[in-house]
Amino acid sequence: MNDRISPEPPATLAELMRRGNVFAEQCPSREVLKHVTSRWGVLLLVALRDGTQRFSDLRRKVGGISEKMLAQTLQWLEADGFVARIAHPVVPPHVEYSLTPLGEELAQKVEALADWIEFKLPEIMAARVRRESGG
Amino acid sequence: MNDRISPEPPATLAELMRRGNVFAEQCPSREVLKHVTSRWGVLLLVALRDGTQRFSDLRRKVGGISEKMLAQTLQWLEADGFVARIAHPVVPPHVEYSLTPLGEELAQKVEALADWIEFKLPEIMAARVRRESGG
DNA sequence: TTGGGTACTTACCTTTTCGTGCGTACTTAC
DNA sequence: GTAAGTACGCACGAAAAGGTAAGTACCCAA
Repeated sequence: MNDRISPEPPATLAELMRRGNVFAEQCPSREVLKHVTSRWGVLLLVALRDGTQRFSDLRRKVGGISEKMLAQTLQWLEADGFVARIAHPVVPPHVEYSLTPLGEELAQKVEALADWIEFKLPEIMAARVRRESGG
Repeated sequence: MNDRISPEPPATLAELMRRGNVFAEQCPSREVLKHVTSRWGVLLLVALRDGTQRFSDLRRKVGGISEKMLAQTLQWLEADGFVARIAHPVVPPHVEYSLTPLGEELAQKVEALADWIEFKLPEIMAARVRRESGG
């Protein structure tokens, strides 16, 4: 019925990108995905499900994170509208971080993923051992 | 009742790591999480939900991936027991990749996350604009 | 008065990631 | 004969990520 080869991709790329399509290289959803699935992004989102916390609290909770990466990752998540930052203008700085409603939705999905991995870890490691021992 | 400072961490770190605890820096779940949430890992897991596919099929489906990264990421996912690789020893190489049952479970969680981001993208971008325009 | 805690920023340097291009061994199509 | 496709491996270099250390401005405890 139709031409097999059309001069333009179907439904316009721009439209796909506006809707969100992770398979399209230029889609901004790739950027968001990058922040969310970044090394520390996942951990922070899960950590923040425990409620409002301060910078140093998060630093202590998330093992191995540096101050630099904590600050940077929080800024990404804030820019994407997932975390809210409230700075109290007091003398030793006091800043509180929490999830926005949007962030809470997201964090649930992320935690589901992280929990699944933790739960299945023995099974995963077992599969790895089978492979290494040449089974 | 107890000492505030105990010479050993509670319940032993090793035990926490065997069970899986992403917040512990040395836990192997961090490694698995890294593979799964890597730039291309997410995309490949979602792409493989469409069923068994060949190397080149995946390359074409996932926009922007290089052959090197495709091969490497597939190897990670295979080592973790999420994808199965079947090589037919024929003359132009023919290799098929598919999700294992474990991988299918995982891919569902990952797809839920990716879908949510795609679906909420307009909302996310809107939040970003508000911020940039000094709201 | 020295040291530690708060919430960062900046500069510097190392590590990791990733893309590009080339090679392979062979077949099919042109 | 030449080009293209298949499924990679390898080597090189650029780019990005990320750790470390120091600085800030001020307070509190020892």
